[in-house]
Amino acid sequence: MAGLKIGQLAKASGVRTDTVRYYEQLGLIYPEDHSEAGYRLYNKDSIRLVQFIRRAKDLGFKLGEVKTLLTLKASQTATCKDMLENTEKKLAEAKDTIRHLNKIHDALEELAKACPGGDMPLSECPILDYLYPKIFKQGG
Amino acid sequence: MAGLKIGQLAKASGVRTDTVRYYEQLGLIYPEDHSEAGYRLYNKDSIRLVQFIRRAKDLGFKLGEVKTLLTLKASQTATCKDMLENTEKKLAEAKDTIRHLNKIHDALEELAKACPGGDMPLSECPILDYLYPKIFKQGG
DNA sequence: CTTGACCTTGGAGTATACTCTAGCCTGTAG
DNA sequence: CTACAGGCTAGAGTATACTCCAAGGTCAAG
Repeated sequence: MAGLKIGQLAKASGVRTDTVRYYEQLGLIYPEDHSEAGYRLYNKDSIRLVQFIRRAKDLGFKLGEVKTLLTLKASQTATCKDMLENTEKKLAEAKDTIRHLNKIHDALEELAKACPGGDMPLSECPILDYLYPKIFKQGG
Repeated sequence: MAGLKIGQLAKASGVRTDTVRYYEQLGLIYPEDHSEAGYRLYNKDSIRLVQFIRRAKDLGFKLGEVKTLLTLKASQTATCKDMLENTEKKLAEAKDTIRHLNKIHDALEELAKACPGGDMPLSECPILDYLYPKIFKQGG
């Protein structure tokens, strides 16, 4: 059952061998067995496991968080509640980041709209004026 | 005119002294002068300059890109067009990232909605099933 | 027996933006 | 004179997720 060498696992799950070893280093995945020569040997479930990691990562989970998810998965006592909490936390993070990015987006858009472009000198550029506002001295 | 020591500049512009030195290392800002003891001495424009860097960074520009903006600012020939192009490029990036994050958000939300939570066992968890789909063998 | 693909380990490099450390010097207040 | 705050340099550490490298062992084909 433990017939996949690391290169085969990597190919089958769409990552590099280095990445699999890196995941092992982080404690995310281990070979089921080792050959006499010391080669890592994986079973077919390992493919799904690597894909688990990939999918979670694509959902925005960091590898450290993926480890938590894998621990849940392996746990006998974990429930949907645990999984849901992790998901909702990540969802809240996504919302926050989107909010933040939307502000940046709007600010950039406003600046871009305000800027005439063309060969107008930078002294007249509203973008530059935002970044480096003119100072109005009194008197002088 | 060059009367600010690095600590004063840092305090006035809301960053740490380390950060100012780091910006110098990247070629973003230099002291106007040095004291006999080798202390960096800045003028008041340096405060605006650090704030320029901060604002640009807050708009999502990387420090390397901020350097480009500073080069434009210092250029005699740069025009609004140059500034606008940099801004629009960053705006496009923001749009892309938001699109990407929205997909993640929607996927997480869908999973969260589908999950009953509570003490349902993980074998019934749609989130886990998404990450680690069940395999349906034929026959057997 | 040689070639070449694939495997091993440990460690360094990449990118970003700091942040901290060590060891030493300067400047000011008491 | 002595603290003590603050400045200097060079370099290492932090976080994240790889990616690459060197030096060497393994295995199947020809």
